[in-house]
Amino acid sequence: MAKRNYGQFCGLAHAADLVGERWALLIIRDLLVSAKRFTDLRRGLPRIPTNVLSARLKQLEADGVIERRVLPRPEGSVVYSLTDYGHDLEPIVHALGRWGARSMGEPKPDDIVTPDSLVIAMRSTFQPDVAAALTASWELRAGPAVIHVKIDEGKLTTDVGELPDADLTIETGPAIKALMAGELTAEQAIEAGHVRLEGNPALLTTFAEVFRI
Amino acid sequence: MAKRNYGQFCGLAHAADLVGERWALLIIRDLLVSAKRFTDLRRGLPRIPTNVLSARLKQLEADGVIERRVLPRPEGSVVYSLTDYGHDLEPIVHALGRWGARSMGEPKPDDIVTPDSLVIAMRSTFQPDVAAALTASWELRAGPAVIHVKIDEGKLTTDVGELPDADLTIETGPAIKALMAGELTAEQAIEAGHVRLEGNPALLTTFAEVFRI
DNA sequence: CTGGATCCCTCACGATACTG
DNA sequence: CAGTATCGTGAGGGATCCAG
Repeated sequence: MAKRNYGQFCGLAHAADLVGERWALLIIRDLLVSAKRFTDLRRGLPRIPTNVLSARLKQLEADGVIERRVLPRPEGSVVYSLTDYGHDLEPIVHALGRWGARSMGEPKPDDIVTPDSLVIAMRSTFQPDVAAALTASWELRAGPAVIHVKIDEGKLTTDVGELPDADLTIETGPAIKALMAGELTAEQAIEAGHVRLEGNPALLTTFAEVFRI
Repeated sequence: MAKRNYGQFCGLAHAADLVGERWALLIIRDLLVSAKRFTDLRRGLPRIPTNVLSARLKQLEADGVIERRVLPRPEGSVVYSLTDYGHDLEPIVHALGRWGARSMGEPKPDDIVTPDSLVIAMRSTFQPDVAAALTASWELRAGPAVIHVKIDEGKLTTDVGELPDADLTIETGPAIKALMAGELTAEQAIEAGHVRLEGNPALLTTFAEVFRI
């Protein structure tokens, strides 16, 4: 049984054949942050059925977008990662994320925030020109999702997990989006209790300037 | 009944909620070329069921990506066009199209080529720096799809339809992709009979340089 | 415990017919 | 022309189970 496809000899149609199916782009989003095992992907995409995840991974691998590697002993575990071709989707994922964020209102009651999505949000909103020559680090906590962001002389690195010696730790909720969109100033966010800070509070303004929707 | 969504407070997930469903991106592709009526969209997407087209148009309108306008008399007909927000997808559609084109092999027997997809292919592969200060025009015929391309002092305009006074008319098939990808030189394409020209044949090489996968 | 496979159910999609 | 109506099919969703 051949895969369903759009039947058009067109780059966009072919791209949609490859990564246009449900969940595919979110799998790629998480793999852009780091290579992952099957179970890690499940954790980052709690609502994906395992059979769908399994099917997507198979198809994406067959299409040359991701790779499946079995680690050497003693782990013996399976790791999925992007191929070079798949990794070339990064600017597209970033641009789509920025585009979508512009019309994203308040989170619905059972919306979740995953660490990987936060990392991508940081990477895609980073303003290199604003951050030129800047050096600073933040830890960002949104509910259970904890990530960190470092800028070293204008160069960005960001990943999931804590950063105990961060210059500023920001504990926040959805308001972080309003802050990054400029709908809220740092002062307003602090006053309204939308953020809890630990460290150098002046760096909250810097943060809002460097990461911009 | 609420729309199915990914349940993640994430720009990419939200974008996928808006334009990630089947056919949505192809509808947007065609609307990027020009505003269209329901029947025009059907013509450009022959395999889309009308109820799906109808559902997509409704949802995209509700989400602020497209607009539905009823033309004043005597037409009284309905026209769909992109909103400003929807139009902002253009660079993303172009980038995805280029990405997909890289892994697009030979067309399958019943693959079709539509005029709109060709126009988008031209726009997304246009190399402004190569074309700087250039002035030339082409008519491109791929089966029933006929489009034209004009470059006026480096500025590109392209649309569906003929261009009787084009500097060069190119009648071709899938080989146009190989030509644009550099897998085939203009001479080889001519020699192998992949293209039929009418006009200034030297402009075929120019074409292959200016439109590059 | 990881990495899936399997089952069942539902609903979105696909094909076609039909209407204002 | 611009859709709606109907109906069959298959992909997606959810739970459970199994092998290494």
